[in-house]
Amino acid sequence: MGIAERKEKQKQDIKKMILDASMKLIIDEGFENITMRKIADLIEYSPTTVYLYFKDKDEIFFHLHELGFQKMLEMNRNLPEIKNPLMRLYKMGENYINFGMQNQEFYDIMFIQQAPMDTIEKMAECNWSLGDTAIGALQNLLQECMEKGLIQKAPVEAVAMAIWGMVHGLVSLAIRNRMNKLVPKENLVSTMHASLNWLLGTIDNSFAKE
Amino acid sequence: MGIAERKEKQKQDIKKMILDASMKLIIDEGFENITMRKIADLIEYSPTTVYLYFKDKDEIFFHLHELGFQKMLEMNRNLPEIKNPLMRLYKMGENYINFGMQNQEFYDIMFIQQAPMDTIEKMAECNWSLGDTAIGALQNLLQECMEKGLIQKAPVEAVAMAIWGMVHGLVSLAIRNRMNKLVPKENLVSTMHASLNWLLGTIDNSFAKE
DNA sequence: TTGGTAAATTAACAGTGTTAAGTATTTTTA
DNA sequence: TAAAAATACTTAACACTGTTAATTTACCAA
Repeated sequence: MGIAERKEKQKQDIKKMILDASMKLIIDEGFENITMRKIADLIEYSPTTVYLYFKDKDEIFFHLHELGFQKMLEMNRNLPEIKNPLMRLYKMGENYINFGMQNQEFYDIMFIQQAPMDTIEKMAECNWSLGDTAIGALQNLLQECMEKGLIQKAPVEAVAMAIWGMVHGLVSLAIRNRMNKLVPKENLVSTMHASLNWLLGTIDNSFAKE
Repeated sequence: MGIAERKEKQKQDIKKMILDASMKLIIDEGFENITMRKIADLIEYSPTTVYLYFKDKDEIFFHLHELGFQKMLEMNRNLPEIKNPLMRLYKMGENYINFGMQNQEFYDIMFIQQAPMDTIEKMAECNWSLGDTAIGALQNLLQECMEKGLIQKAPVEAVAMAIWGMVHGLVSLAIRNRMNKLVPKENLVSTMHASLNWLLGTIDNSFAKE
């Protein structure tokens, strides 16, 4: 059935066109200004055609949220080559902050916007696997650090939540303009790194405790 | 000018009616489902009348964001009676988490939504004074704790940002449904408290360091 | 060539925030 | 008290939004 295959491929191509157009719009104008009609305009189809490939606007956001996680994984490709788990932990946090600040619109969809979660809830197996595996990776890394005595022993889940909470908190406050006066724009990223380093420093056993 | 005064009072009364109606709608239906027409319906005026009292929808959100801070201050009324600054710090963090989880729609407007910040930017003296004084209070408290040797000495700004970042991160992840699978709903608040306590515990000098 | 299917479009609905123009109502002035 | 002016409010409309139903166009098998 070569013909059916080709048709399927065409279908996937158009889906990709729609997502590419949405991605471009998000980067250029922010997700708040994305409309189905603008997406359709960009791919030179009528607005309703988009609905033949995606159930609704939220489903497009869901796929963009997936693409965001892909981008994030790419940024973390430099992690495995760091042999020291503690150093890897530091780098992981830095990467997270950098990704968020360099891809604010993507970060917004991945961790702030409601839209993708609404779609997940409608799905058959409704779990946020992408997010859960990400936090799982952090937990494993913490576990490794504890086992090797590099950081203080503590409940892994609580520490992971604390770290994730902190980096997410900083990035999301910045993205949503709650740090405009508090920290000058050009110092934002370095200040966040400082806060993260401070936190990790307090549990880092390589610092002498008094 | 008793008459001008009365007119002014009437004007303020209607403004209050509009804000009360918006507040009710936000609590009942969430801010995503608030519309100018629904607000107008609730106060039994025509939709355009609302615009005679508020410049636009964002300005209403801005005032709701102010009311949110008021609510938050009320929740913190129990702080001054705690004489030990370190205990006050613990309680302040707990209050923050409790406020956010108990007033999710308000928290959203105060710390997540873009709308009130957009209004602030259009204002004459465009600074987020409410947020900045709140973080200022945290900084002062940390300063006091450090001076009295209750917590480890460190740059106040960085520590304040780390703490605020963490509690905000946890609350906002929960509100925006990123913790649905990770933590059972009924354990959310206690888990957050645990994370906060863990963080404060690491800088708390009253814990013996090995 | 015909019939049927898939793909895309047009038209429309019900809703949104917001503005301009017009109508009551109230207050001020003569 | 009557006319004029200012205030308060509403109606109608604009330019959008996401989305659906009905219709047309394009393609492929018999």
